[in-house]
Amino acid sequence: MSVDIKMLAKNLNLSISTISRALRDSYEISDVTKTRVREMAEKLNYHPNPYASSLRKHKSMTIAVVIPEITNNFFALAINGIEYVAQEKNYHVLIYLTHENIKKEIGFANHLQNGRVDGIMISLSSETNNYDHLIELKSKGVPIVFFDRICESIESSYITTDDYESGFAATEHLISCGCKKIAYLDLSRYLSISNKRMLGYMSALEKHHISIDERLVMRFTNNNAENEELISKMLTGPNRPDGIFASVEKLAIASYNVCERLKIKIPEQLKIISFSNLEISSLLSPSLTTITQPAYEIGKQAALQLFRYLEKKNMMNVHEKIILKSTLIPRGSTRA
Amino acid sequence: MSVDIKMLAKNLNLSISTISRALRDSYEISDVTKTRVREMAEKLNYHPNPYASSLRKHKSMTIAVVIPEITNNFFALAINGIEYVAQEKNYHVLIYLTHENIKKEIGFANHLQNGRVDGIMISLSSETNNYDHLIELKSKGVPIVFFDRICESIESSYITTDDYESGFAATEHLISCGCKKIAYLDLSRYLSISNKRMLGYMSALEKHHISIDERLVMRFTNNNAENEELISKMLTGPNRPDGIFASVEKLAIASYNVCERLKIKIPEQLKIISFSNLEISSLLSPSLTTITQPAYEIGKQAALQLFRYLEKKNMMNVHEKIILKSTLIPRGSTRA
DNA sequence: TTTATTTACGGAAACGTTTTCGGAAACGTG
DNA sequence: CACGTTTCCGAAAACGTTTCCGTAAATAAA
Repeated sequence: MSVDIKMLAKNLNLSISTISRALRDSYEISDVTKTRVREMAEKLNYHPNPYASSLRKHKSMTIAVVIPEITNNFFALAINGIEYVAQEKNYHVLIYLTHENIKKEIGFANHLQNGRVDGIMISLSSETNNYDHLIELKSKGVPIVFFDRICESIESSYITTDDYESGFAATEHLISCGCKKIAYLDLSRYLSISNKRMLGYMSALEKHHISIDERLVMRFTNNNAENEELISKMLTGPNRPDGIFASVEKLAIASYNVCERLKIKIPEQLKIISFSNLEISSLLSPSLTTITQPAYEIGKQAALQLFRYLEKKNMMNVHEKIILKSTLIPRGSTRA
Repeated sequence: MSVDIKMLAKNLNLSISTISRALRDSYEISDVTKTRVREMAEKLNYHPNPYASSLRKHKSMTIAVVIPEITNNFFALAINGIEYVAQEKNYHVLIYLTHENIKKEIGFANHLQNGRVDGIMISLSSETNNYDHLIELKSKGVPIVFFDRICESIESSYITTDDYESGFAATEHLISCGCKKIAYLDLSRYLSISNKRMLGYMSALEKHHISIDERLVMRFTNNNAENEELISKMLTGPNRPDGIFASVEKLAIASYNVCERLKIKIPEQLKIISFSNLEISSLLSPSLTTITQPAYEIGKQAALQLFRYLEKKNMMNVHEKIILKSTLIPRGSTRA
């Protein structure tokens, strides 16, 4: 079928091993044969079979990215950063979407024990409250780098942002704009980033002597319609907030939609701040005050750390914990 | 190192071939041994080596998606659709980003001749004006499905949208809103979708007896700053348009940004319509009139067609050409 | 000149599967 | 009972590489 190393050998009257070595630029091969081999390979349009190579070398030249969703600017940007590094290293990147479903995450983790990839980068699903699948994966020797939605109870490298500080800053920003009743909207009660943001939120309230109303700390699902319903109830109910701090972009969008329907004026009646990587936050009506994470850089750093694992096996036990800063960008949705 | 089929065989006092067949549920194996094998595999946490399997079977269980960029809602949604189908079929998906660079596209195409994937789905880069790399790839027997930015001169399946009609409708919509001088903004002079949209644009102008001003048919690059500069020049120059038809979301965003800087009022002074899959078009200020493509469905259909190729080799010569409809959603940016 | 070393290459095993071929035992049929 | 047919399984080749080992010739060291 396809031209293989054996055919090259035959055409050049050389042995298979010589061909292999010549192509890999081995010192054992003379320069003249190297160029002969290379030219013949070029001429016959030879492409080494990656699966044969991977089988023999126990190296797949492939990494996996496991993320909750891709229709989210944060993750799209992160993948961009990851893919940039992967291209540099001549690696291939497999994408797995959990859709915030822990069962899928477990399925992927278990599957990836088989050597298909040399390492994985993962951002946990919002449902993930047990890490056995990842512990087992790691125990199999698969390097794991967590990014953004990290898992602190597993000893491994991660890269995330200053979520507590950002949560604090976001809340304080709302307070400084005059908010007295601030709701915190989140996807998960499990994720460490969620909890850190919430802690920041609570600390800020405490600092400013605002009592915490548990009814204003709300969790949502992956179902947009349901989410808007819930937000709608909150905004029409008895203890309606005057400020919203959304932990995820989509919850801010949902809030905007609800406000439009309910004719609630932002920022006059309700101020909104949100974690977001929407490049058009400034074009929204009103423009959205955001906390923006360095998503591309997170992806890039995560990939670089994964390659640090891959390139030196003695690095397998030296983990890096990187925390980048997010930036708060005040815009119209929190104008006092 | 890892538990392999040989170890299973030893533990069960069976031959390797029996294990292999039992795991693949072959009719040649009795039910009792099948369950014995399965239980032992479970117990030992056996995971078959995919590379050994792929090498032997000449099947990678992997498909490639080659796209220009991922930070674009259209492509993110398309990937979502693709990944959905791939998960159903137990396939793996590799992602390659060309960043609108034909050299990268050629590099990927050449590389993918090596059998790493069973088929590829591609949306051309805006620079791609020569298809030799894809022709060669196809001649190697790699099934190709084009989506959105298709290549009509290669006989293969594709799935795209009614670009001519949409271009016509978009332009006519602007005209019906009172526009007399309409600019057409695009990324590429090569892509078939670009040219169809442009033809639709021109036909609509013609139908309404508006002469075509070549200076208002503009091509942009992947560089946002440069693009805004160009748009800015156009909007301050002598033959400033009163309507913009953007072929790509990012050019509409750029136009919004420029208008904000130049204090040009949308839609009073300038109306804008754009191809876009932004789910928040309605929340922009003003809300953006869009032509929205069924991106998720495009990805899904493309993947389904690819699997039609893969599942029956005699399908390799029956190509499907699917054209889905986009929908024009009038919003604030074209209010008369 | 003899011996050690380097250079340049070939043979063959190995990676972990799948599959072809073959065959023994059990079963069914006349 | 003799024969063909299933049923169930094993041996070994094959997939296309990489690498371990060996070695002849060329070169350097003694």
